Order: sequence, then structure tokens, then C-alpha cells
Amino acid sequence: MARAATTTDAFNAVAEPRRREILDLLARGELAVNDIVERLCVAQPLVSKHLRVLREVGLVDVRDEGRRRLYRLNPVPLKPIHDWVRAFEQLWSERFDRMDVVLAQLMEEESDGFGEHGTGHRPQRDGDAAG
Amino acid sequence: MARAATTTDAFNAVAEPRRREILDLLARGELAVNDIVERLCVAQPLVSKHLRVLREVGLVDVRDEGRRRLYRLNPVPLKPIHDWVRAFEQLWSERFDRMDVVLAQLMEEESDGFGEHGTGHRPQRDGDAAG
DNA sequence: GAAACGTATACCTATATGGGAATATGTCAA
DNA sequence: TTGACATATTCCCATATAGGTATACGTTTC
Repeated sequence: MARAATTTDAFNAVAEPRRREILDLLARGELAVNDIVERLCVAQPLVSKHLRVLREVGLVDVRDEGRRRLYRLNPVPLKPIHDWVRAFEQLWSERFDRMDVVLAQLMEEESDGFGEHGTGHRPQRDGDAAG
Repeated sequence: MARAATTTDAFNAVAEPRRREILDLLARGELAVNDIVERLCVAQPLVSKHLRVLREVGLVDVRDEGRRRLYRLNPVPLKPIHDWVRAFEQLWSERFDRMDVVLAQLMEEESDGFGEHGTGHRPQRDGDAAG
């Protein structure tokens, strides 16, 4: 068997960095194909093909406006990715916490005392929008 | 050009559902190859190949123990995925909020008044571990 | 040493990808 | 109608994938 089709699910569709860039652009608002072409500096047929994949997995919706086609983001199919990966979030923050402990020990061995230390990698809880 | 290699980054490595299953298993603790083979009911060479991909993107570490090889999860390469997809979280919750508004209007049109309503799809903020 | 076990690799196949070039389809303007 | 514009599709290619089968490698046990 070959690799699963890119249109199988959002996991596969989003594995392509160019498609993630397209979604990043659309997070700001509706765009026509040519807008995306100009901003990404990618050939137009390629953009159309990527948009087709995104449409087949439901990540974008289309709307006709004259001779242009306006694409809009539909973020809902990203939720399974978020749910899956979020389950691992605590694991890597624990890992960084252990790193903090090791760093603290190293610093105490080398000198007498310091103020702050840390990796700054603990999970952020503030929700800033896409863009 | 063909599709990017599965070993390019975590996005590509994780697009394969079998590899996500392996990571789910390893989230509980270290496992030997045969343990994974038995729990997933997949041919051993296939498991080894998936583990190789996961190792090349840094998602697992290996440790030799006699004639067995114990694999352990390293969740850190998942962080870029989490960071990217989290930026869209607010967008789909807004979408569900608008759905709530529509539902509320429909209910008010059909009857006089109700108590609670909602989709229950707002993002959860409690951090439960993988498993 | 030989045999059994645990794992990794090599080889094969069918599949479908991302990109490029050319072209088809559809819409507006003169 | 003719042409310009906006987008989608088709054909081509090189690539590498997931899975299967067979086998090589390394370790333990006899």
C-alpha cells in the first residue's frame, strides 16, 4: 500500500507546509485564489490543487463572486489534531520541568545562588487567535 | 517533486494513524518492539519501520536491554504541531458560539423560554495527560 | 558450537504525491 | 463576438511511501 491520501483527513492534509501557510492566510479572512498566489509566490495551478485538497477534507469553504472564487477557513476539522496532540502537552511540560530541576542543580553547584531560572517552555494558557 | 518524506518533521510522521497509535501506547511507558506488535496486531517488520520513522524525527528514544530494544516517547517534537493548531482553537470555538446563538434564536422562536442551551464545544482548559 | 529468540534491514509492488507546463472552463468587458 | 481575466483540470515526471516476504544481525540459552 502507498501512503494514505492527503485527502484522507486533516492530519494528512496539514502535513504539507504550503497548505498550512494557506490556512494561516485564510485565518485572517476570505481570500481569492490570486491573492494566495501573490502572497505565497506559488504557481496558480499549484495553489488551486492545494485548495482542492483542503476543500476535500473540509478545511476550507468556497464562494463564487463573479469570476473569482473566494475561499474561507473552516477550522473545525483541525479539532481532532488539537485533541490528539493536547494529550501529550503535559508530558513535554513535565520534561521541561525536570530540565529546570537539573539546571537549578547545576547552577547551585557552580555558584552560590541565583535569582530566576527556567526554560520558559511551560505550556501557555492564554488564547491568542490565529494570524 | 513527490510528497515530503515522513521523516521530514513531526507533522509528516504523525500523519500515519499507526504511528499515532504507537505514540499513544508509548505515552504510558517504555515498551519493547514485540509489546507493540502484540498490542497493535501488526507485522513486526512494519512496527520496526514505523519506529524508525519516529526515531528519525526524534519522537522516540531507544535503549538496549539484552536482546530487546525498549522504546520511549519523547513528546517534545509534538510541540510545533500543538503550537500551530492551537492558534486556530479560538476560531472554531467562536464558530460554535455563533451556533449557540443560532440555536438560542431557534428555540426562542419555537417556544417561550428555556433554561440552558449550548453545544458544549468550547475549548477545554483542564490538562489531562495522555492515555 | 548450535538453536531459539528479538529486532532490523533488503527487496518488491501498487499507489499517489508535489510540481511544471499546457490547456480547458467560466466570467466579465469592449 | 472577441478578447482579457480568474480559476480548474489534465498530462507528465521523479519520488517515496505502507505493506508483505524473506533474511540478516545480535543476544541469550543450551
